Amino acid sequence: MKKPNGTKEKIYSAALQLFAQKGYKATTMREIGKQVGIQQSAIYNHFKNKEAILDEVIENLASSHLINLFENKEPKELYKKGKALLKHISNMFKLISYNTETDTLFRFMMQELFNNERLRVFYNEEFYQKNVKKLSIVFFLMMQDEMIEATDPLLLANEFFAPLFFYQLQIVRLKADNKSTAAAATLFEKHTDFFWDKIKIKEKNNSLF
Amino acid sequence: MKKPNGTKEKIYSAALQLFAQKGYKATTMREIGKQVGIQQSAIYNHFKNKEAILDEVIENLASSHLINLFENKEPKELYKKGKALLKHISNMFKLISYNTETDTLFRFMMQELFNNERLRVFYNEEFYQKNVKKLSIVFFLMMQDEMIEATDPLLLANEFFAPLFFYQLQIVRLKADNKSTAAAATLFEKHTDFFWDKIKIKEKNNSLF
DNA sequence: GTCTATACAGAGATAGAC
DNA sequence: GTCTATCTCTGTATAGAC
Repeated sequence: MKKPNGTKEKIYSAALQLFAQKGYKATTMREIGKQVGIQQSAIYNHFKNKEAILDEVIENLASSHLINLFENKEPKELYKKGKALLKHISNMFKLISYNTETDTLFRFMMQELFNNERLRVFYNEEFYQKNVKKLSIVFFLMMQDEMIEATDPLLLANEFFAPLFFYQLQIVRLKADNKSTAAAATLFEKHTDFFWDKIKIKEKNNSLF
Repeated sequence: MKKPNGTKEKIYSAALQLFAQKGYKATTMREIGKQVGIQQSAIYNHFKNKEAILDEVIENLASSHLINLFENKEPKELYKKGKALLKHISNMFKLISYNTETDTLFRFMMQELFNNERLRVFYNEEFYQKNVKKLSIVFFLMMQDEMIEATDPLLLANEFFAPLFFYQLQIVRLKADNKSTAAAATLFEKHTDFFWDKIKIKEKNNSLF
């Protein structure tokens, strides 16, 4: 999105907003036009049809922070940070659920997940697989360095990722009803503390002596 | 649903199927009628309108296994089973994602979660809160009995619940594309093993002596 | 690039015969 | 209780003037 004040960009934003709120199918071109302040027919000067808007939304998901938990850094550079890295990732999830732009994208993704095969492919490969794979490399390296106990790195990656995703979903859901998200928000940090405490190498008690 | 072969029940099933597949809004009365083998207009002899079918689906969610993880048993009767109880619950989640009826309900729930406020209330109170509350009582009792280490029972409940939900979502999503669910399916048991291992009271090593 | 007007298809719902 | 026919509304999309 280059010109954030161009009409095309306004249409895109309005559409994304509405898709996330009520779903692609339930959103009408008239509504989109209304929110932009133009006639419905004028949209067709910028997008071939309704589906073309949807396509652009899905395409833009890829460059979103929603997806790039590791911000293009490699596990090798990161794993030495230990618990701080996990805290950072956990915080990314939290920020995503509170940032207006990314939470809309997340809500859109969950809305349309079962309606759009292309989106499912994207979710699977870019959101789930890519991040879990990177996470499992991180854990593998941590094991080698004897920072954490040896187990299945892929399992650890899933076990770390899953609650973050779930809590994110909780927050976005609660926000949809304007309910308080305070309790849910604390779970991001608690999860990381709990998780790290359980996987880190315990000092062989002093009592061993 | 009393008469599984009555027309009303056929309509209900066809509608639920379609709602779960393509969403409520995208499902047409004509499609429902076609799948039942009657004219679209005949549906109105059994349901006031399209929304009435939706209402009935949401109502029936309450009695589904999807929700009643504890099968109406109380934490007090159950907690002594220890790890076996967690295995049982984990297995419930797994079964739900593979049973044709419940996986449709789950998919429907995820489809419409952000479109239907009543469904969100239901999800929050009956699916999430109720089960997490029961789980946290279970963990609390386990702590009292010194089966597991003392921490925040509510955190434990969330940490146990969240991955099960996530893996369930993974399976239902993979099934939507006819992809293999084998790898994801193993995570239910691995999660429980991992989780129990981390929370159970460790034998104070022989080495203490 | 936006407007008005309009075409066209598909949706939910009702009426009345059988 | 189901059918055919039809009404009405809403939605996407196009044409053509400005």
